[in-house]
Amino acid sequence: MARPRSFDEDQVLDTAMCTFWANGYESTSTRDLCQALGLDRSSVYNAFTNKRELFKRALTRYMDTTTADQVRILDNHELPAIERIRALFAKILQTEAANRRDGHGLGCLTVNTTMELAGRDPEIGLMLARDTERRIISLSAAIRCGQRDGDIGSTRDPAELARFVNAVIAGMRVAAQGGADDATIAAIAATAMDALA
Amino acid sequence: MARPRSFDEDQVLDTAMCTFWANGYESTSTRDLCQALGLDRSSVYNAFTNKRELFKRALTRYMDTTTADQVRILDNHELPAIERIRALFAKILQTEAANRRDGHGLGCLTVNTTMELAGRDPEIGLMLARDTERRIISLSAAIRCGQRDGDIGSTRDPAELARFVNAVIAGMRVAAQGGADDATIAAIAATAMDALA
DNA sequence: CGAATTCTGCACCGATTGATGTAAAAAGGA
DNA sequence: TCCTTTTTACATCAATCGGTGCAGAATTCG
Repeated sequence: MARPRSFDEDQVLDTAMCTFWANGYESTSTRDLCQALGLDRSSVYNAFTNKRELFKRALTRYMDTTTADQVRILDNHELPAIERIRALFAKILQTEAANRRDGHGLGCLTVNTTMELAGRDPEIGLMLARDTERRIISLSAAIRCGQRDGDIGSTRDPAELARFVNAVIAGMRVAAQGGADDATIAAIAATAMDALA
Repeated sequence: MARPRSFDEDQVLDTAMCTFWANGYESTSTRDLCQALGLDRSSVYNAFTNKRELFKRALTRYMDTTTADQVRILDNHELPAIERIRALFAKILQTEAANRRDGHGLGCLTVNTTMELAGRDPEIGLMLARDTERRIISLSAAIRCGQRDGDIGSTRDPAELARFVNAVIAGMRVAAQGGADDATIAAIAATAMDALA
């Protein structure tokens, strides 16, 4: 009944996500974006309304995939809780190593966006807060599990420990963007595990 | 012999520092800056060459004052090393609490700049790396001290522990910008101390 | 009081920003 | 095949960006 789209929406969102991830929101122009996407601006505006809406879609996609990945690791009851958390750190290390460009990591889109926009854009701030909460819940559950089974010795409140692990992960992202190498970031994770045992 | 300046250079640098701190480098326009400074653009360009040079001066000023503060705490040999690190965390908490605006912290200019520019501006990346190294050295020394005196039980390499503490601090900044309250951030710091004892 | 020199205020520059309008192109339904 | 509908390509918009040029104001030195 009408002319069909020449692009796949999910594929466009993936590319947009990577572009925003690498360059940030403000310093990614819609022209840069369209060049990366191989699309005309009118097509993008027609499909995604405006830059901010497109970013929110890309951010949502990032959180849906990445956080789901992390939650899957944390909810795997076949492993002792402490091993699940170790696996979570390993996952962070692995993606951070894979995304390194000229000695600097890309960090994580949610952390990057928290720094750039959370204080200035309440709606995006809320999206990020919800995503953090989702990860905290999963982390807390795993930690409570580990405390019960004895493989996590710390008697601190599971939610506090979860916030700690989350903060360390953010710190690892910052270190990666500052140019820290794999071994350094791995050592940060290993040391953080000491606080749980 | 010539018309004198109508402003104090250090005072201007302080205001510029705060403006960049609150809004980031890219999204602080030279016009915003000049309004905050109460100066005309030509005066600023005349005194500081261009926006990037002004930012570098402001960043240097921030690092000189803030890092010096932290180093002073860490080098105070009248306290046991573990207490010095506790005092360092307390200092972070205090400034983070003081700088909160509508529920979001300002974080730290060096962390913010690392996220925004370190990967894209090698010279600024180097300035940040040097500042980090300076803090790591002071941290390492204090930690080595604590290991010798027995108040730090962890047998990990002091440099590794220093990087860990540094990463946790960065994580606390991120949490603050994400809207975490004082108690949450304090708990992160307290948990990090567990990894040292 | 001039002369020399620097700083300030204002206008202006080209480039780039996010966003829109318009007309042709591409498909399906009758 | 023609009509309807959506997408596409291209031009263009006002606003803002960092940066500059220039004339006048303000100061010290002679």
